Parts: sequence; structure tokens; C-alpha cells
Amino acid sequence: MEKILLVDDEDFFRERLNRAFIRRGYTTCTASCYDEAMAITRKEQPTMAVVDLKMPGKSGLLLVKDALVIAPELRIVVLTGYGSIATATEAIKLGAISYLAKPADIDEILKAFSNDSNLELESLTEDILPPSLARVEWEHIQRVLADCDDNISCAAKRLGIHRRTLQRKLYKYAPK
Amino acid sequence: MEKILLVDDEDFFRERLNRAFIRRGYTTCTASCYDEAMAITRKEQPTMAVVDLKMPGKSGLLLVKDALVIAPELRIVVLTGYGSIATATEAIKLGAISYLAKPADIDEILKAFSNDSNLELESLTEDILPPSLARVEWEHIQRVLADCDDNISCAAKRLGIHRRTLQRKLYKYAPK
DNA sequence: CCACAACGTGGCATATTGTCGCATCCCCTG
DNA sequence: CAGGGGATGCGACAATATGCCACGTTGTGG
Repeated sequence: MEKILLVDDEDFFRERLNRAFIRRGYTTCTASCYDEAMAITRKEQPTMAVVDLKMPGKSGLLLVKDALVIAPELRIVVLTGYGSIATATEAIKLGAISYLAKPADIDEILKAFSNDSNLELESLTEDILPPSLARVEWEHIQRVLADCDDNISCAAKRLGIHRRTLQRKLYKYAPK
Repeated sequence: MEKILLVDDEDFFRERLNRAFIRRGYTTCTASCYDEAMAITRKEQPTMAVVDLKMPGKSGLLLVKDALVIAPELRIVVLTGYGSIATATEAIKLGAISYLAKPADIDEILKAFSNDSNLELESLTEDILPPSLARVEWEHIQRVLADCDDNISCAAKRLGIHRRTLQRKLYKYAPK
């Protein structure tokens, strides 16, 4: 039986993940920081883990490294608010099996766990086209917004644009 | 003595890299596609390689995988036009030691070769703040522009904006 | 030499943004 | 319960930015 460890400092998000996994029949355990996660890894011996990168105190990267020392078989997927190439490569080098940018739905996460290396074929055939400026903008907005718990004022501040402008962008691209 | 293999389908960029490495005292060899690179790997036995991800025919990812089969000690850095988390994690899983987005200058590349895992400490202390919208936009423009050999008309098309608009953005953010 | 593609530039109509103000809602605390 | 603080939605208006067309220039290849 698979047992999944969920690590995220943000209660709401962690519980949402938790419910989703339970609904799919998985056994779960949760932690909100490095120390808690390490303790649970020792006690519960999970077989899979979903780890948020950004946490108060010790980072998710360090958790990946240390957890694998005491549980080498653990399969870890790292989640992060803003995907950064640097942290992604670092996480993989430390032994994580995948790295996803929030918002990641459960299906994506499960796919990341199962997925070994079938991405290659796609990458080979697919012609790599640059995303449009508008698309890049939109995706970044979504990431920051998720990181601010959909707090528009906060997100606007971090994005360096006016709150009114963010409102209008959101309205425009989310018609329904 | 270190011997570096440079793989990029684009002559201009490859030669620029080549000159820069030679100027720094490295021995180099170059290839413009998968087959050429594999042949040279066998013959010349380079110790390091810089591989462009996007090439006509077989992808740089496949090259990473196959080259490491015949030269397990080879240290490979992957370069790419548009940094994508998915391809970055894939490259690392296949055995590349680092993954950089163009435009990457030689110093960055050399740093990537030397750099083992000292990134961790920074990531731990640094508070991860989202980049502003303007910054994300600018970086994306730079990547696409580089991919179009600074062809403004072409880049504008791919970005989904008007050529005149791109011109104005470039003028605005590159004042000198 | 000509065709072609890309560049820089100006002008102008239209679209987007910044800024302010205001009403509302929610949460917390005295 | 009243009041303060913070978030939200929205209207209005001026300041900017953008799309679009046109023209002249330059470099390249047939």
C-alpha cells in the first residue's frame, strides 16, 4: 500500500491536497515543516512524498536531501510557487523524482510520480515554439496569485502593477 | 587537460562559444547535430560538453542520454532557448550536471561545470520573491530575441505582438 | 540591378494602465 | 455593538502603450 507524506507550511493548501489524495484511496500523513516531516518519515515510513519548496525555517530542498538519507526508497515530488530552473535542477540532483510549479492539480502530481522518462519522445518530435508574451504573462500572474492565496491586492503589489490593472486582466481572461 | 565539446546547430552561436573557450585556454571540439556529436565523443573523448537542447533531428536530451552511455565520465551542461522546467528536470535525470537558459555567457557555463551543490545554502536563506511582471516579460523577450538571432520582426511574430511595439519596448528598456 | 526582407521612424486611432474615489464586505478587538 | 483595517468591485478620467499604416533606408542574394 502506498503511503503519501504531504509537506506544506500552508494549512489550507496542504489539507486540500490531503483530501484529494484520500478521496483517491491513498493513505496520507502530513507535516508543515522540516522537523515534523523528518519525524514522520522515520515513524510512518511513507513511500511517496509531496514537498513544498518554500517553507519557514529549513527549505524543502534540504528536506529532500535529508529525508532520502533515512529513507532512500522514498519517491519525492517537489512543488513550488514560482518555477525556477535553478531550484528545479537542484531538487532533481538531490534526488527528487519530479518538480512541479503550483498550481498543480492532483492528477499532475500523480502523473509525475508514475512518469519515468516518457517525456523524451514528446520533446523529440515537438517543435519548441516560444510561448506568446501574453501567455507568459498570464501564467506568471496565476503563479503569483496562487502564492498570495488569491489575494489580488497582495499579488498586484508583488507583480509591480496596479491592483485595478490586475482586476481588469483577471476579468478579461477569465470571462465566465 | 580538459577538452570541451560544443554542440549547437546554429553556426554563429557555436563559433562564438568556441572562441570564448579557446580564449580561456580550453581545448575544444564542435558539432552541429546529434550524429556528429556522438562521433566526436567516441573519437575525441572530451571531458566536458555544452549541448543545445533544440536541434534539427534528434534532440539534445537524447544526446545527453546516449553520450553518457559511451562516455560515463562526461560532464554535460544543457543550454536552451526558453527555459522549461519540464525539460530541465528531464535533462538532469538523464545525467546532465546543469541546465542553463540562453543567453548564457561563458562564465555562467564554467560556473555550472564547477558548481556542485553550493546553491542550497543560498536557497535556504533567501526569501523567494516573485519577479515583477515587467521583469518576466523582459526576460522572455530576451530569450525569444536571442532565438531569432535578434531578428526583431521574427521575434515580434513569435511573441504575438506588433513589430513596432517590440521596437518600442526594446528602446525603452535599453536606453543607452 | 532588382526583389526581398528587415530596420527605424512618424503619425494617429484605439486599447490598456495608473490613479482616485466610493461603497461594500469581512474580521478582529475594545 | 461600534469602529478600524484590509480586501474587493467598479466607475471615471488622464496618461501611456499598442496596433496599424506608410515611407525611406539598408543589406543580401539572385
